[in-house]
Amino acid sequence: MPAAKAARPRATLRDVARAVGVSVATVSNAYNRPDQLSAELRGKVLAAARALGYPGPDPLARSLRRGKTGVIGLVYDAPLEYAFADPAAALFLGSLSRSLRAEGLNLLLLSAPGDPAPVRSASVDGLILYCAPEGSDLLGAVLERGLPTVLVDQRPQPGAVRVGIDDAGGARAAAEHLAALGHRDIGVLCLELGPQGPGGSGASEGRKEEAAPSGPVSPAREAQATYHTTAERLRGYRAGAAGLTLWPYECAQNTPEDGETQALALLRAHPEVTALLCMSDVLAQGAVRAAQALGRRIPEDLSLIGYDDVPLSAALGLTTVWQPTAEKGRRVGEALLAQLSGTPNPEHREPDLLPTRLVVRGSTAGRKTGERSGSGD
Amino acid sequence: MPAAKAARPRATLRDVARAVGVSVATVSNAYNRPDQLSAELRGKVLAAARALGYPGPDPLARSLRRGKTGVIGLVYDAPLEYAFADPAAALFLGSLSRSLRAEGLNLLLLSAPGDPAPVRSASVDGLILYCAPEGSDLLGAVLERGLPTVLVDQRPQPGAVRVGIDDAGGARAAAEHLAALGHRDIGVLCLELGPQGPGGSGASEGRKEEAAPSGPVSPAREAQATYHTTAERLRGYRAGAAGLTLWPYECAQNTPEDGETQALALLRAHPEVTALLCMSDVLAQGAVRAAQALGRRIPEDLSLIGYDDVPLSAALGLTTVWQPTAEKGRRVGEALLAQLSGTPNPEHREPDLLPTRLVVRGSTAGRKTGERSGSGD
DNA sequence: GAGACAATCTGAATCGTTTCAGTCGCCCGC
DNA sequence: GCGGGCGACTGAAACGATTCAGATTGTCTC
Repeated sequence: MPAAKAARPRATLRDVARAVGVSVATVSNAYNRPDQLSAELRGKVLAAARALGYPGPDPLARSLRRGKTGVIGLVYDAPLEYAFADPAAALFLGSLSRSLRAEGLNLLLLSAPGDPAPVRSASVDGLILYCAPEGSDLLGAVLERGLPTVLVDQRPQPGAVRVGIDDAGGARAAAEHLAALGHRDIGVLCLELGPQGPGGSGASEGRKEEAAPSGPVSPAREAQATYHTTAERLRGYRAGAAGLTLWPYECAQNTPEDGETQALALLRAHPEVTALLCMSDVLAQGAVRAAQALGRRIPEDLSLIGYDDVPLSAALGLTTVWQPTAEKGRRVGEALLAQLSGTPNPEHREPDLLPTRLVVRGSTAGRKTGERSGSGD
Repeated sequence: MPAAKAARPRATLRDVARAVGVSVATVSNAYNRPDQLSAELRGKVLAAARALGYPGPDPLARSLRRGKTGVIGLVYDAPLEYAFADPAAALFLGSLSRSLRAEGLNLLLLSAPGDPAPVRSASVDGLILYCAPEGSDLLGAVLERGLPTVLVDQRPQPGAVRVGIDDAGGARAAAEHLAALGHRDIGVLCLELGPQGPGGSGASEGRKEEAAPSGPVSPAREAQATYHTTAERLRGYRAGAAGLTLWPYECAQNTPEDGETQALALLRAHPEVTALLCMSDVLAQGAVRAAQALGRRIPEDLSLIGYDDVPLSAALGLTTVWQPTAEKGRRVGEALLAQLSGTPNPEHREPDLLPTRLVVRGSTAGRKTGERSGSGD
């Protein structure tokens, strides 16, 4: 006999109590504190509950009463496809969810691009802002909730805890590596720089659902880079490539497809480019395909550096910038947990930024026309 | 002046009402029905709220009163890493979340491997069971909630709506393709067949956190395959390869790494194998690497068929079984929405199972020793 | 000038639990 | 036989909102 199927008003604690002839407190105890009532009575209560099709205490009411929901909101300013499609994000989220799960917390995905409404109306004990442009309403909405919050890969904010990596440092190391190899004209495959138009405000009505911008990055556009990660990496590239020429192209989406498209456009428009800096390994994958399509061999005809060091990259032999993705997830979880347990980790921010590191593999080599003795370094 | 920072007891509707000198109903209306009070008073209310650091109506209390949370639970019987790492899953989830988002619903990730507690205590309006072994407590827990539910890629259950694909049909087509090409000894890279030991019950204490089984699949193990998708695909392979020899190996995780490891083991143990059926494109990627490592060329020395047809596979030229991943996500969302809106789609289950289709690309060819005229078909 | 009507605001019940502070027997030891 | 304890159970107050059915004005209309 399957449980409640019809539009029956759904049994409550009170119904069960009435059925057994006890108080609601007792029924509640039967579920939450078995030691507070006799085993015999408890058995009767549970039996009655089953008979009535009572599915146990309503989680919502319980949360209200107890003052906690056991849910952490993850705010992501892009359609979920992208979150999941990026192996680095997947790793991070996996690691994060693992550390939260240890404390019985679950993740609520709040991913309405550019729309702060969901973060305002989510029943959560804490928030994690994973990815949002600088001026976004999202950040404000998150902060306004006044909940325990962790900002990930975000510019630090006054009252909030942040976990991030040394984006610029890694980028700089990558560019310096290319410079040392003799490359002079370097293409850059950028992640999204920021939401669409130059304005930035907009009616807040789900902007960015539309196609994001792709193609060559004008100085104007570069100046208004609002995604912190993108801006920092670009800054790092520029710092490491002082004196060289950089050709930044923006990829609206972090996918191999977009990477391929933009790499193709870049290499066609600037044949003098001998090396490519990619802001993600995923984009670098696309660049590999673009190189194949153009008949340019890696690393002989084109050097390539990615970012993130996702598992696949080791197998591909891609030179890339490693970041402690899993560690980052763990840190974020811990930082949140600390806040939840009332121990607002004081100056625990040991290494404010987690380190990144250039990992040289086989996708980079000296510039073709230069000397070829002594690879690496 | 930043909002509530200290352990201040957090302002409520009542505090705001008191501050302005109106009833709580009016404050509530200020937020929910601006037309129910004068613009002037509303302004005062909102100003007072801001001054008090009131972050707006508590979502929890609101949900309790209104009887809905705006959250859908996604039950996944594996660590999140795997969910995110699989492009097919990512696509599905993206598509699903998109259709839910249109109705203002968010996804709560419930992924405690083998532990039904989170699904029992989650505040949700509906549940989606995405992946769970047959005898799992998870299924029971989900059904017992008595909420709108959709089962994905799962054996149909009496009272529940299901969305699935023709797993066996696609697998069969793949096997038949290989048979037609003259292959006689075929390796199979299986996804996980089921939770660990032969028992199956266990203390329910987070089992499966441990390493899952990998390696050759014994008939005994095959007999107890509890993951529906895995079982169906294997069934399809067997049906399509009648009379041929199949060597199934199990990959505990759906990752290229595991695929590579098992493919290596399989090809070493059975050098006579000339073709590999992989239950996912991700595993097939690993198989590609294994083949490279062994110096076997694809498709000349080894034919390879994947499953899912993830975006990358087209670029790789992998012959694979396509499934309507995004469509599946959309369907699941719609089915749930229909139930939520009280229209329990009656016999709307048009094509009970969504179709799959073999997509022949370049990773399959006739058996080496056979004739080589006429490729494809 | 009276009744109808719209606009604006309020009272109080309700959503389904949890939990603190008791109450009521009853057995024990002295 | 009496105070103390203990075990088992209950009453009722929160938790923080939403919402329906009025109550109170003021404005029109005839």
